[in-house]
Amino acid sequence: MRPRARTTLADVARLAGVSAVTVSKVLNGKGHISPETQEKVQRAAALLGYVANTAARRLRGGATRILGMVVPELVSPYFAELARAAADAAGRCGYDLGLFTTSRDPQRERERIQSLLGGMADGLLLVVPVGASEFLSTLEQSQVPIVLINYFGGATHLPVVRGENYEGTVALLHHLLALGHRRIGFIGGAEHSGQAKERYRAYREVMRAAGLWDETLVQPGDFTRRKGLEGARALLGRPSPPTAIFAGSDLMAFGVMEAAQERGLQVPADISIAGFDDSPLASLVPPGLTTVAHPIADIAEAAVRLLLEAIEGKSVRDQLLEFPSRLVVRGSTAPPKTPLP
Amino acid sequence: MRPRARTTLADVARLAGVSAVTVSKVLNGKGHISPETQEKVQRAAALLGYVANTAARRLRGGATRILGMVVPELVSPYFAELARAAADAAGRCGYDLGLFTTSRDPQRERERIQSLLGGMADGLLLVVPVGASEFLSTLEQSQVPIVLINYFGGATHLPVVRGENYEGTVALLHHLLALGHRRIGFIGGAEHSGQAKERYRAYREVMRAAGLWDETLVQPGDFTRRKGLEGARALLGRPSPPTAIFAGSDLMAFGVMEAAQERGLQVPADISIAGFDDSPLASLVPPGLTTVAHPIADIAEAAVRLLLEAIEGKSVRDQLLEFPSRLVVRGSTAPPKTPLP
DNA sequence: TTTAGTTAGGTAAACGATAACCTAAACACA
DNA sequence: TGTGTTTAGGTTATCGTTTACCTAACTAAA
Repeated sequence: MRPRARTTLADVARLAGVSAVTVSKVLNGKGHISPETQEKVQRAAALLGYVANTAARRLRGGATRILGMVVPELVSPYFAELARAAADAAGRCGYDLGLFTTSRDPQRERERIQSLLGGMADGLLLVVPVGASEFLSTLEQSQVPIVLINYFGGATHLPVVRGENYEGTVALLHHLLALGHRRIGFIGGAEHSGQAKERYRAYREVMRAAGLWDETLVQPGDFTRRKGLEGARALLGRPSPPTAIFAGSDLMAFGVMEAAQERGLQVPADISIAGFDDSPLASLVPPGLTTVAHPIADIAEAAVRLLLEAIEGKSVRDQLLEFPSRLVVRGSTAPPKTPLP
Repeated sequence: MRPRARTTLADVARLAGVSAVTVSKVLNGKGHISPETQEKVQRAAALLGYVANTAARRLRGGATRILGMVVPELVSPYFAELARAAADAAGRCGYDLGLFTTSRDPQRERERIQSLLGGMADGLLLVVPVGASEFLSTLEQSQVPIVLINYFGGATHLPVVRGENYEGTVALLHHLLALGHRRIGFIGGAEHSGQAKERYRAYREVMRAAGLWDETLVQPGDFTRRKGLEGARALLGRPSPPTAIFAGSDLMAFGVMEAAQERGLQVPADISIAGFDDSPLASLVPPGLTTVAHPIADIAEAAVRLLLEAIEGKSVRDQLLEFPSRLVVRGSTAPPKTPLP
């Protein structure tokens, strides 16, 4: 005999001697059901270990109490923290968070999101790349509520929650300039990341304003340690290497530290290094990484709150919440060895 | 006018001038449909941007090509890596991975898993605590395929894929003993973790066999850096502190390093420190952490493979796959200062 | 020509939960 | 006593997809 199928409403109804609809009403607290019947039904449901079928509930248009979240990846501490914070916030409101990572293929990616859309989640938190604007107009028409996280791309009516990048970068660079640095190298972030673009924009403008702009001090990056290492090797191999390097993420900054070590450079005596994100490692790796703290918890919490509001039917159209970032100075930055010219 | 509802099979059918069933057949490559009709249907589906409704498909008993995965948390690099590897493996097989984190409340946890069960996933990868054995017998009866990851609890017929812990710990301790250490402190892992139990078991047996067992050298832990710090403070504050500390996870080992730093101890000159997991940080934090590498990629890949086999109908009952761990010696371990007595 | 098999596609039913509607009884009030 | 209102719970239909089954036409073999 094959394993019995999962308990359904009908099973509970049979055991309790009522109709399936009555069971549904009791379990959802709707309609008028006498206390005795409620009791009976509750008992039967507990006995059978009844749990509502998410697919059926969703199909009928009901809530699944699941929020979907799509992130590019999970290995970088940034997204791991973001996901954790969002899961916490959702949990506090009685929701579960289902996490999906972006697929490399954009076409496939869209199908996945569309599939998630009506699939099972009551709402979606999306960390999307900037290049998706025409896709976003499709999403805007969706009945499933959506909140974009850290979106810096083209105009959209979808609600956006993000952390600030520009001002944080400016503060960091002013810190380096105030220390006396004049040749400040930059290693960029991932190509399609709006945040990376913001950081680069700030770098360029600050350096231009200071009359220090030098395109050869800029290296491409992708937020990984490896790229930080490679970029730093290139920068440090120049005839007149920079006295400070600002990496677009902490992970890349750690790669820069490795490159410094390779060349026998002391941090911060021989070279100052700064990152972005304030990942948990930043305080751990000696001498402590100067970086910009991104308000991950605020972002996640606000995004969940906004999404729940949307699910409850409130209009969140065109809402934009931006949280400030904060300069965190640690041991990896100091005045350059050579005094100012 | 409110936003039009999502495109359904019926919409595509209307546009293509066929029945909904025919559309379904074309899109799933079943039944006998003429090339011309197929062409027509494909075109209509593409035009409308049709994507099947996951809930409906699942309800009907069809596949969603989604695997569910439940992990205790995401912030520790171990689970982040495990999830990434599983998502990769699933992706290569045309499946998506939906990730859920364990809720703190065990009762709620079970409901969640049950809910996921028939809810939407074609199969489930579960990282469960040891104390769940009676719950597992419920899961065994489920029609939805399940694979347990890193399970070391009571007997079950569910397939299990795990990394080896005992031998790896033995190898690590033999390494420390061979260096000349005699007082080796231990900081344990999370209470309900089967892996933590295995590591502790190995520690106890090796130390007993060497005639070095001393219960006061054991500190409780929970895999977090904070607990590593606290445990190490306690151990280093003893009249005769250990010359080496083995922490049940890399994260805790970093906490131990902090504690050493607090007391002005040099690693490895004054104290040897070892961890477990070989997290990405292990090679990064100077002087490099001696640790045991867990075969995360192998585990994830095998678990996904096994789950897909189960989904295809093969029997995986009672299967157990265990992958070996590997000692990784780095700079944090060296002979103790005081020569052997 | 008859029979059997194949091809193309349609119809009906089912998955499980729930919203909308309905019935019947009980109750209140004039 | 008659009329409206509330209460308790059942009936029906529906969400979108897929499986099982059916029909009709065409083809091939006997």
